[in-house]
Amino acid sequence: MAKGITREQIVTAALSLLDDKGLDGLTVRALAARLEVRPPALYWHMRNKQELLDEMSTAVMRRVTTAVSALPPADGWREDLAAYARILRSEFLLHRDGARIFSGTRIADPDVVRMKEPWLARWTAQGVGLADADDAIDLAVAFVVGFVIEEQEQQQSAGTDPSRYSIDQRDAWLGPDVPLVKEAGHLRDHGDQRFERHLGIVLDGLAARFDS
Amino acid sequence: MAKGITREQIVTAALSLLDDKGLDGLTVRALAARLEVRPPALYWHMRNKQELLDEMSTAVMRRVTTAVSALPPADGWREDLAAYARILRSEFLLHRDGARIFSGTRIADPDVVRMKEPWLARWTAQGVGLADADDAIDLAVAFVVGFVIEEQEQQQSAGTDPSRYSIDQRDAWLGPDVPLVKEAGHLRDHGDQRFERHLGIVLDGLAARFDS
DNA sequence: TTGACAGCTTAACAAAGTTCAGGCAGTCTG
DNA sequence: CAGACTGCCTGAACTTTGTTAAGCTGTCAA
Repeated sequence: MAKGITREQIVTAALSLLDDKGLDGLTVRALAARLEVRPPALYWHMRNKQELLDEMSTAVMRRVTTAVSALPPADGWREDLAAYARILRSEFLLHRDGARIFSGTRIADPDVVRMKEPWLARWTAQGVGLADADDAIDLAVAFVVGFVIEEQEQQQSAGTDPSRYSIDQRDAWLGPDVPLVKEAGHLRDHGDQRFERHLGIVLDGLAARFDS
Repeated sequence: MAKGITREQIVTAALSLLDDKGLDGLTVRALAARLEVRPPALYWHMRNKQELLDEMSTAVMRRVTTAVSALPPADGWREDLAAYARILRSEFLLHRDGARIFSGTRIADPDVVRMKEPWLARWTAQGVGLADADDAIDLAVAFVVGFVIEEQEQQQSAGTDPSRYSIDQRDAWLGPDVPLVKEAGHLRDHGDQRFERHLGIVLDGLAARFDS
């Protein structure tokens, strides 16, 4: 035998299990089986399942932090913030229901918040007020969270019930007398293109505020 | 005895139980007890607990729809959309973890989507493109969802662990060498004021797109 | 060698969602 | 008016969950 299980291995296995089986399938027993260990063994490493979930969130957010730190300083706040939003979205998308699960959970790692420092320094040097800069980050996070929650919900519905998001079925489900709602549904796009457009709108709003 | 329990009563009781005991306390047994009925009785009215949760979401969203429909037509798209965002937020805030629980769940009621029709009609008449108008609604929803998830998470943390969101404790937790992060934390506001400001930024971004 | 500790196992419990057979009221049918 | 039927609920039980208690096993220091 090697030397036993580490906390890190547990979290990694838990994230992988989440992707395979979904949140309902993420059970202590299944996780233990995947690690070739009996369930109570996990309780030597962590107090309860909630702590595991928090640790998973922290792991994901730490990946975001790492990716952001590895980024070369951009030309201005706008590119910095856009890069952050893209990274956040792509890390959420890596895991099933990522946005719903990992948003708004307690962040156990101060480094995830400390990461903001260089940005605040750069942006204020570029003439952005400190409160505005902090606002901008939070607003971007809120937007990404909301966007990806919706995005992943549709992905999942499309998987379990393809008819729900077929255009014809949707039109029938909507019923009569709502031609604009239907037409808008036909015009709707998805994925990166949609994200970039919406992100651009948010950034435009911030720019309007910063430049005044 | 009257004539038994209705689906509507179950959903109402479930929402009330959620507020009292939280999502973990929302158990089939506790719900049955509150309705003075034995647990299996509920399974005559609904297939499983997931269906109950979906129904709760639909009920909340239906309240939003009703409130929105009761609104007098505003001067322009901006006021319409702002009113919608405010209603959505306030309905989420009515229930513990409302934003997290009720966002991104399958909407079982077409009326909730059909509600968009009069807006799309008014806004396109005001010169906004149909695709842009639909984008605007979705973007506003995404923003509100993300904003309120964060808002409610902080409310809850403040309840269970007041030290977590006291300024001094937070500064200590952050550690040294991040003066701007700390200062930004001190400047941060909460509640309606913060919401209105962030909402304004989003609407400004949309306005920039619409007017071009 | 002995003791202590880290890290795991076996066994078990309580609470959760859910199922199933049946019972008790009314209401409908002949 | 009798009997079948149906709507709504109960009693009991099963399965799966998170979690705990107690004890085994190897490693390493003194």
